[in-house]
Amino acid sequence: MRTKIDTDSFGFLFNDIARITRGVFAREIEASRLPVTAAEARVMAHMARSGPTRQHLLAESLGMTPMSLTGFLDRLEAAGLVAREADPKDRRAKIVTLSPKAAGTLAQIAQAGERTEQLISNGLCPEDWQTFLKTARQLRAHIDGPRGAASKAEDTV
Amino acid sequence: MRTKIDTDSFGFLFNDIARITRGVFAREIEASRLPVTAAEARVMAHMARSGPTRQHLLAESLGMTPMSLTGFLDRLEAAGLVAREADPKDRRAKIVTLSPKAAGTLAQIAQAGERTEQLISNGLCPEDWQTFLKTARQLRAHIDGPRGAASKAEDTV
DNA sequence: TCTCTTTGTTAGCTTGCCTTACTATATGTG
DNA sequence: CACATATAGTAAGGCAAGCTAACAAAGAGA
Repeated sequence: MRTKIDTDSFGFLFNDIARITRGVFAREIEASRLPVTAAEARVMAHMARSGPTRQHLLAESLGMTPMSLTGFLDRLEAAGLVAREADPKDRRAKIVTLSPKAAGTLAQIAQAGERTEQLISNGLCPEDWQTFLKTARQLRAHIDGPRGAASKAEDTV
Repeated sequence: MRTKIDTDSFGFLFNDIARITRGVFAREIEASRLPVTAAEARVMAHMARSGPTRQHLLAESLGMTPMSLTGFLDRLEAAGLVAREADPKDRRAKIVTLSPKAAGTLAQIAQAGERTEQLISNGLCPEDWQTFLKTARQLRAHIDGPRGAASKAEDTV
């Protein structure tokens, strides 16, 4: 049996890359004096893509529980970057929107992301990098479904 | 200027993949009733590669602070998977080793890792996947140096 | 009406790190 | 030799990014 532990195995490899990238990104963010974390940036990015959305739908799109999203939104709202508005069609629900102020923050986040990408990728040949990104996109598209949307079929514990 | 926020950008992409993978791996680990977390498994994997090592060298190879490693080792030691031995050459130092019991645990971790890899990669064509892994290895080798010098050649005590 | 579900939240836990002391020991300098 | 300084590990405590469990308010269906 050749299932030996190996720091080059897929799981460790990816976690390492993500962890190191997160660190570089965090430093870029801090250097820009942006009052958001990487995970908060992710929430904002999804909001920018979706437009005004109910919280539970946004949570689903992010692959997190509504409760986890509540925490992120609390902080983003306190920072004046998002707003929770009443849904006229359902008085339980809230519709979250990005504030006008968020546009500038999003642009700065994107710039920090680009600097991070340059720092991380600058040892690889550009073609390899593009291929890499392309496969990564395919991969995420493939694994995002089973957990984010369609996993209702088998949550019978 | 194409610095617009984009959930397909490198940072989000990788974080998503790592996060989802971590979730799948955690479920595999739990299904095997292994008493270790992913980060603890990483510590053990590095120990297996390095052999008996002083704590601060292991911490450096893992890219974490000695204090963070202390916590992991406390739990692994309590679980009987690692031992801290006195270094005869320096009474401040401790040399950490894997216990005999660790071998079986490592093998099970490796199996959980393989199942995870299969679950994650089963939508991609195998060639793409191999190319992807290869680039990932290059990438990590490249970014690991600047911050941790992790792949230092000698860790002989 | 009466029950069942959905929406968001309060409270509290876990994991995986971090910084800031602090002790014990080693090591170099006058 | 004494003393200053550096190093190895640790105790204490914090923070981010999630989680579950329990619940109130509101909708939806019988």
